[in-house]
Amino acid sequence: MSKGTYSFTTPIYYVNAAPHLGTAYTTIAADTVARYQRMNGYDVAFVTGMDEHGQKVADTAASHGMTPQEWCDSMEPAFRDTWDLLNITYTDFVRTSSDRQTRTVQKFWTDLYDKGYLYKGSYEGWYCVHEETFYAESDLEKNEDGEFVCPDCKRPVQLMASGEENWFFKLSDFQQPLLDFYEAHPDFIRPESRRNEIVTFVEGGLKDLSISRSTFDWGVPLPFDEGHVAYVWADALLAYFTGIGYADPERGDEFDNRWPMQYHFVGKDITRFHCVIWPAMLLAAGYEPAHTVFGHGFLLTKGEKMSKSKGNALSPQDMVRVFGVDAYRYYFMSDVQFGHDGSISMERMVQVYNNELANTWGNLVNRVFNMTKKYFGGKVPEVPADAQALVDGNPLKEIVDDLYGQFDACMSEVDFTGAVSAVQKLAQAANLYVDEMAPWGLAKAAKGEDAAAAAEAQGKLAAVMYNLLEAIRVIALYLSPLAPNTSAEVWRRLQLGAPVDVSDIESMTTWGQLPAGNDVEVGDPLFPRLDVEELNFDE
RNA sequence: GGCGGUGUAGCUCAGUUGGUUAGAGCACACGGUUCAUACCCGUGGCGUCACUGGUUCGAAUCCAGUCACCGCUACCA
Repeated sequence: MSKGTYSFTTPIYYVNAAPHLGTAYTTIAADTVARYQRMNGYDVAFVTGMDEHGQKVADTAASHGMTPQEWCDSMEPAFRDTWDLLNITYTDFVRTSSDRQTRTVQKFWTDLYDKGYLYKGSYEGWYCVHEETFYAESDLEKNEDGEFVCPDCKRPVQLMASGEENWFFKLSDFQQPLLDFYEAHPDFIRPESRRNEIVTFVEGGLKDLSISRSTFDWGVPLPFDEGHVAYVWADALLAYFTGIGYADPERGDEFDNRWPMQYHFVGKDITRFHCVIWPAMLLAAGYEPAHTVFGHGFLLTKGEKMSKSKGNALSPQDMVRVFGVDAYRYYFMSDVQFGHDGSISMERMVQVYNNELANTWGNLVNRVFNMTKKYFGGKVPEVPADAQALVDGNPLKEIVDDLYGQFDACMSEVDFTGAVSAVQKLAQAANLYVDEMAPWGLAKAAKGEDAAAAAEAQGKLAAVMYNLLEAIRVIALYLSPLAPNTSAEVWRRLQLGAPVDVSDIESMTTWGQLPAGNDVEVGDPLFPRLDVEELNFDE
């Protein structure tokens, strides 16, 4: 039974660059949410896609001797294959050159046109005759006389119109409505620091926004003026609508069930488009904006050589090759506080990998599965009645009893670091539990001369091993959104079903559900230890 | 230039409305254990809390100033 819908988006990525660590970061975060909220019982929509229009794309296509459409078609696999490699479970991939996106854009802007929010005008800007370029006022410099001068050639600039007639959206009408909206919805912009920047920006006044272009035709034609195509942002933002079935007769009332969405995940560089232009468009059209625009931080490499040759950042493919998909996902989600800039390094990544994945988690599985094989012939032990108290009351169960509440609270706030940390505490406690209970000692005692004492030790051993296996079952489930492959492998080795099929993680993680008698397969270490000196990014 | 933020152990960062010996993880050193991927468990050192001057019985925490770094300051995205 579904708890309802849970819908969110990554940006619709600009097609001119193949996915890099930054776009992969956003997308992995979104996928972590998607996987968790599915297990948490929600009906998830996860929209991503490609932003294909604009002069720059048309130029790039031409330089490759292709039509824009051909060029974009050729780029689609670069995105889809990367997302497949990273186990991304998006529910819709919206291409802005698609017919359905055209339908969305045309319907939306025609609606605003009919409502009187658009007018025809020309863009005024500061123009440098020498450089033949328009500049934003903020980019200009002033000379001794207080005149604005070109930042490049230092000659005076003049205020003039571009000559191109565009359609303008009355963004300026929405200054106060936006400020009121921010006030009434404190969670709309997160994290807090981004919110302050946006509020300050809007308080400074808004200019109307040109939403059409007439000097090229690679875009969505505006129905009320066929010579104009939609400006890229007036197009791309609406892909979020397309992705959940806006104006799509084949998708019934899906849109009504999904809008407003929970999240737009974006890099902090494009928060303003999502926090100012987009909600203004929505307010004009009569829609409530999404619940939260989350502007995450950037990944900083701090001068470290992240490159094969010189200066080229590593690709997601490189990371997968060296660390594996799960460790790659896990590292970026756990070690970088979502919303802050994060400094990443290969040394640090190897440390996290070895400490948290290989030593704590992987080794726990390995040692417990090995003991299960050694002491119980590789089967989940049946706990005798007189040892059941050790199962009903043990330190691991106490942690698990509280874990859903903690984990869910973190995940709903997209605090991946906090969520992982809560699970890691259970894994650490399980390692400690092994030490304190010393199953090897119990196994020895179970073979003692005194039959009664031996039987008691044997029962205790069964309870201890059961608790450890059960903790592993639970940990694997909670880690599944971050490290889907290894979690699935752990469940397989426990002869359990697939974590992705779980739709009620809260009830599935209540203590004691691991069936006695299940086969336990030791298998190879989940995360073989790495040596930073031996990493090879050069294929 | 304007607005905002940051500056805390070797590294990455927490530090609530100012209050007893400033915390975590990693790294490092030492000890224990042996089921395990030289793993796990335990113990320990480490800091003029950027600088200067104030307020206060008392400040990393408040105020002023200084220095350093960063973000935002609209139509390439």
